[in-house]
Amino acid sequence: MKKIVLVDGHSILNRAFYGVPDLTDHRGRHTNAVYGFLNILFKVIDEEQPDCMSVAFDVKHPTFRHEMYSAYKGTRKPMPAELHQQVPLIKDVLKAMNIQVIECPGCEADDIIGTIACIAEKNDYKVTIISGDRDLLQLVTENVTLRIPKTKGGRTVVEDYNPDMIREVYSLSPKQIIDLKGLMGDSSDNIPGLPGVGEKTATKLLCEYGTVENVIAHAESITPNKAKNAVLEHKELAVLSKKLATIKTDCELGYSLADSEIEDMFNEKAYVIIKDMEFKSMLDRFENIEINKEEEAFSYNTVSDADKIPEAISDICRCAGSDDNAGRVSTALYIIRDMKLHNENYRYGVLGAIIDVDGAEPILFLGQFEEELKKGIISLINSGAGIVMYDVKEQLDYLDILYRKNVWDAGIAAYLINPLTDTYTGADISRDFLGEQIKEYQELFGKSTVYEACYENRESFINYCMKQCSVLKRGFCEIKKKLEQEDMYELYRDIEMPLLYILYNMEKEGIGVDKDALSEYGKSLSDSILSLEKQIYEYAGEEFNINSPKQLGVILFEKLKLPFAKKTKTGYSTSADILDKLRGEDPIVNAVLEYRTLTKLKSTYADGLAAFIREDGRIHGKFNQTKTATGRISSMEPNLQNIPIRMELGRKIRKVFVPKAGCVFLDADYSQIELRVLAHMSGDESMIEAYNEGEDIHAITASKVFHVPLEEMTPDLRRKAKAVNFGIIYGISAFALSQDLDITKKEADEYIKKYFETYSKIKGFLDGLVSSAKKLGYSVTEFNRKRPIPELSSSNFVQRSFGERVAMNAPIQGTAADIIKIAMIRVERKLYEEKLNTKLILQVHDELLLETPYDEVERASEILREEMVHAVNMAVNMEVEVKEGSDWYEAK
DNA sequence: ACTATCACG
DNA sequence: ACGTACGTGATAGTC
Repeated sequence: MKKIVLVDGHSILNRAFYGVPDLTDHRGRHTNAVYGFLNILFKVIDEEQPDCMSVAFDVKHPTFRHEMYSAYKGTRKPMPAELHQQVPLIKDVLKAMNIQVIECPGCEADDIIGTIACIAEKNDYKVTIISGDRDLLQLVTENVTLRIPKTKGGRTVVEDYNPDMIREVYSLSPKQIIDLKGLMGDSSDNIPGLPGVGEKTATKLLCEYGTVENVIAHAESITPNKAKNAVLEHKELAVLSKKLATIKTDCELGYSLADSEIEDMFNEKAYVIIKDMEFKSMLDRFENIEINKEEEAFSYNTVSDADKIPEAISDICRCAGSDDNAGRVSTALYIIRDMKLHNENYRYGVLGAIIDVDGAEPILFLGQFEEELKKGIISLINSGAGIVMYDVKEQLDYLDILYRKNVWDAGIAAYLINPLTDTYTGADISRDFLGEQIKEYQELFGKSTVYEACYENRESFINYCMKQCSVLKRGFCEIKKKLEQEDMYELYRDIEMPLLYILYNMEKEGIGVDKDALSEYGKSLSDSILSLEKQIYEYAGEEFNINSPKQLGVILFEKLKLPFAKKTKTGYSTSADILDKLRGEDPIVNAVLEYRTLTKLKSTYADGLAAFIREDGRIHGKFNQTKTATGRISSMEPNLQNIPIRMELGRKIRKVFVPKAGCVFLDADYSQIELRVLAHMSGDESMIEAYNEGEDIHAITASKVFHVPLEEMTPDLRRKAKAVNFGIIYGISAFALSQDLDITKKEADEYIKKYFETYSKIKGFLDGLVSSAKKLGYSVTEFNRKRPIPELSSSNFVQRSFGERVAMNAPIQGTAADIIKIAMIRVERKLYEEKLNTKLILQVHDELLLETPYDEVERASEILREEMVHAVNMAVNMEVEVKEGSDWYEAK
């Protein structure tokens, strides 16, 4: 028996839209509904293996099924713009896959499906209807099944309806579903039904009398009276409703089953469209096509003998230095490296390299000649040729070069174009900038090390490397063009590229840690934790895992019946701000909070940091330059940007960070860099004046906002003004401010209003940021760093509000990030020029930590202050506080 | 792999 | 009316 699948297009698209989180491709197109739709479609195809398939769409959407009854306004909401945009997309995909898309003016999708189902059944087909809701239940027969896909906990499960199933759920036959709607109505479809008659009554009536007509005929004998009267008074309504609820099975479609036949769904055209929407996981279905693409043959020359390297390199240099290539980034350098080998101390783990210069065949260097190859690469770099690489920072240990202005990093360039993604691999660059889908390393070689891939799977490994190198060269050319178009090239060239070398030096330098002091600190924490644990068990009357929010919630809110239980989606919230409000209720609350503090310090800091101390007694964390959406640097393994400071007990851990012998720490801190940036960018005279007037901006703000003389300022008013100042930077909302200050929303509103009156240009400035971001689709810093904000075009209130806050915050946070990056470059340059041995070792967003020999302290302090203060020229002066100390605690 | 929590700017 | 602060990373528990 042949099979046909009929899909209710809008219904599935709608379901997919609300079931899949917002997705956008690199062009900012929303694609989540298409993604969800295709997932459902593929699942069905896999399960059913149909011979035929058609997708029906309403011509107009949203359709109010029966507009003539305007008295019964539908509850169906109009389609959000992000969904509307996706309707043509899905149709394009379906058409490309040779799946029939049917639309018929004057026919609803339901009617089309009803008609085709009827035709198919008559021709002995097994019919499966896919829809998101139960409107189509009435079409079900022994040979027609309705399947409703639902997303439960992220997975798609399908509910199947056959006649037995319907009888079980509704106690009615499929045809009687029409009668059911006739009696009870359907608000989402504008079917009135009988007033006062719901599912229960309607079902009861139909079980007894079978059809609407028969119910009316026996109206007099209906019990109870309420139902009887409804039938008697509104029988026309019931007849009409039934008529409205009936799906047509006789539309004039001019349809024949041959139109629906499936053929060659996974073809190249569909592949291109799906690839373009970046649905990576779906491309596996297009294996045949991808294999064709992968078979691209590269021509190249191989050097496998160390003696041949110098000659090959000088050929490359000559070519790179030709007139055609002068002043261009003409050369791609792909270093083939196994970091695992490197970490196991097998020198650098460099297996070879590919050098591809415009105007010559690429050369593959492959062999055990790390040092000779390195010499060759260095001489290429020294020739001044424009060279692009991946992950320059990770190669500096091997290359051992200082900042070179002719060396470029492709990943960092790609990050500047779109800072929202987390990786910038060759495959990412290929997809985003060349429109070619290529395979990731892992897809080709799985968990194999680079060494294994190279020696066990040579042919395809070399092909992979050639591809990477080709993408590197061609992709960078595109990215560079884009950076220039976007006026971001200076940011890239003058800030990000020099910075990379500084970050490398910081990683290499590391920071000294007093191991014994750290373990002593951990030990004293353990003692306190143990006694707190005992206390908590005693208060609770039983032992349980205090670290489990689930178990803790049960103890606090069920066993001890503490008030204000707030639910999260998984259970009770036990977060600090909730527990803080319960401090007075039971001594266990304080103990738990204390326990949390101590275990955090122990596990993340005492034990956590100890695991990162290397043989040189120092921690060498990593700094990521392509991670944050705003342009900040991030710190990992370990995170050295979140070492405790706010609470004294935690702050003490900074005593274990110590300079090496003969050195001290110099710590330099920008004072309120973000607020100063705000003052500058907004040009608000009042705020600029406030900064030039005195030291304490929060007190001055409080004085101006609350009309209290500075001399009479109270700590509480100052605290409030400070919270508003912060709120402004985060993209203020009265609700959040009220939460933070524990005041009513109305009061918070009042504060904000007064704030905007005091600093009159701020409001206009923030509104301008939002409207400009809405227009452009991204926000911009003073140094032209951009952040796309797709959420701004969302019709979802929560999403859009988030986008608006981001539009206010990103330029401020981002400009501050730009400034400290510039400061880092200036400080390093000066230290280098003056041949000092002072080292920059940490950056914490508005703070720099340096390790300075005793005899350089004075000069280094001057340089720090000077270069940081003058990193940029703004309407308000930058203030920098420099402190000296024999550990990080003392220096802060 | 995901969630809750909490450390920092 | 809607439900919220912006940006990170590490740990422990849970599924």
